[in-house]
Amino acid sequence: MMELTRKGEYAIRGIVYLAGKPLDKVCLLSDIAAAVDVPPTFLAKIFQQFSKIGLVRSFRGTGGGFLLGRAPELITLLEVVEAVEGPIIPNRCVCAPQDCDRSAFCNVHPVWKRVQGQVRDVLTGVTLRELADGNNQQ
Amino acid sequence: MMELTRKGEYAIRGIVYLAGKPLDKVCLLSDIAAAVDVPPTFLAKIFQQFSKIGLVRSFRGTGGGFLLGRAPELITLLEVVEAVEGPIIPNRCVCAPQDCDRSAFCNVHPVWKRVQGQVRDVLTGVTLRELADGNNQQ
DNA sequence: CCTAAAAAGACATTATGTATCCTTTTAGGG
DNA sequence: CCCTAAAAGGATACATAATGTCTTTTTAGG
Ligand code: SF4
Ligand code: SF4
Repeated sequence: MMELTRKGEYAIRGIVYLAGKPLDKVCLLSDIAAAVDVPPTFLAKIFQQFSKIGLVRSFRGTGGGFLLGRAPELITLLEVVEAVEGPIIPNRCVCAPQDCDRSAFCNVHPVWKRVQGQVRDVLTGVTLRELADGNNQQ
Repeated sequence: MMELTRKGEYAIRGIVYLAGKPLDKVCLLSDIAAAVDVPPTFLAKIFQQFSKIGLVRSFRGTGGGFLLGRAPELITLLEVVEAVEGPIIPNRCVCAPQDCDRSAFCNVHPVWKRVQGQVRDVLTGVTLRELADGNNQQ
C-alpha cells in the first residue's frame, strides 16, 4: 500500500539531479537519464509534465535542454511528487466525501484526513536543496 | 498516490461492523456484506485473509459465521490495513534498500522512512473500538 | 443424509503502470 | 534558407495489479 510508482521515483531522481547543478546550467535529457539511470523516453514524458507547471524550464533545438524552474530551496518534495503522482489521497473520500454516503457518520474518514496531513507535512518539509546537497553536488 | 484500494476499504468496513457487535455474536458474511455495502464474494476473500491471521474467527456449517478474533480495543487499524494491503511502503527502498544501488548515498531514502513512520503511527493510534463507537453500535 | 455456510481455487474483466516509437515543432548555426 | 539538434506530442504495446465472479470442496448442525 501507498507505494510510489516508478514514474514518481524517476521524477524525483531526475529533478534532484537538476537541483544539484548550477541554476543556469542547461542539461540534456539524455545526460540526465543516463546519470540517474532512468529510461530516457520515460523521463522525457515526466519532464514534459514538469515543464508544463513550471517546475523545470525547457529549451528546444540545438543547445536545448532542461534547467530548474526555481531555486532548489523553493521546491518542495511534495510539489514534485504531486506533479507526477497526483494529490496525496490515502482514500477516495478524503478528496470526495460526497462519493461515499457513509462519510456522514464514518469514524474512519477523519483518520485518512490525518494520514494525508502527516504525509504532506513530511514532504513539504523537504526541499530539493536538501536532497541535492551531499551527493551529486559538483 | 498512496490510495487505499477497494479491498482495503471493504476490509475496514467489514471488520468495523464486527467490532460494533457483541464479541460473541456470530455474524453471517451475507449480513455483513449487505450492511456495509460490499460485494459478498469479495468480502468473503477478505475475511478469509483475516481468519488466517486470527483477526477474525470463523465457524463453518449451519449456524456458522464470523466474529472478531480479539476485543476491538486490541485491534489497531494498522493491523487491519496491513493484513489486506501488505506493509506500508512509501517506496520500494524502504523495505529493500539493497534493490537500489543508489540507496547508499541517497538523501530521499530517509524521507520515505519518515513517511512510513508517520503513517504507521497514525494507524497504530486508532483501534477498532474507537471506529465502531458512535455509529453501528447496538 | 441434508442443508447451511465458510474455504479454496480458477477464471474473467478492467484499469494502471511502464514503457517505446514516430511525427511534429522549435531553435541555432552555417 | 537549409540542416541538424533537441524537446513536445500522440499513438501504441505490454505487463501487472485491481476488482470481482463462479464452481467445487470442506465442515458442521439437525
Ligand atoms: S466508509 Fe468512511 S473511510 Fe470508507 S470511503 Fe466512506 S467515508 Fe471514507
Ligand atoms: S534513489 Fe533513493 S529514494 Fe529512490 S529507490 Fe533508491 S534509495 Fe530509494
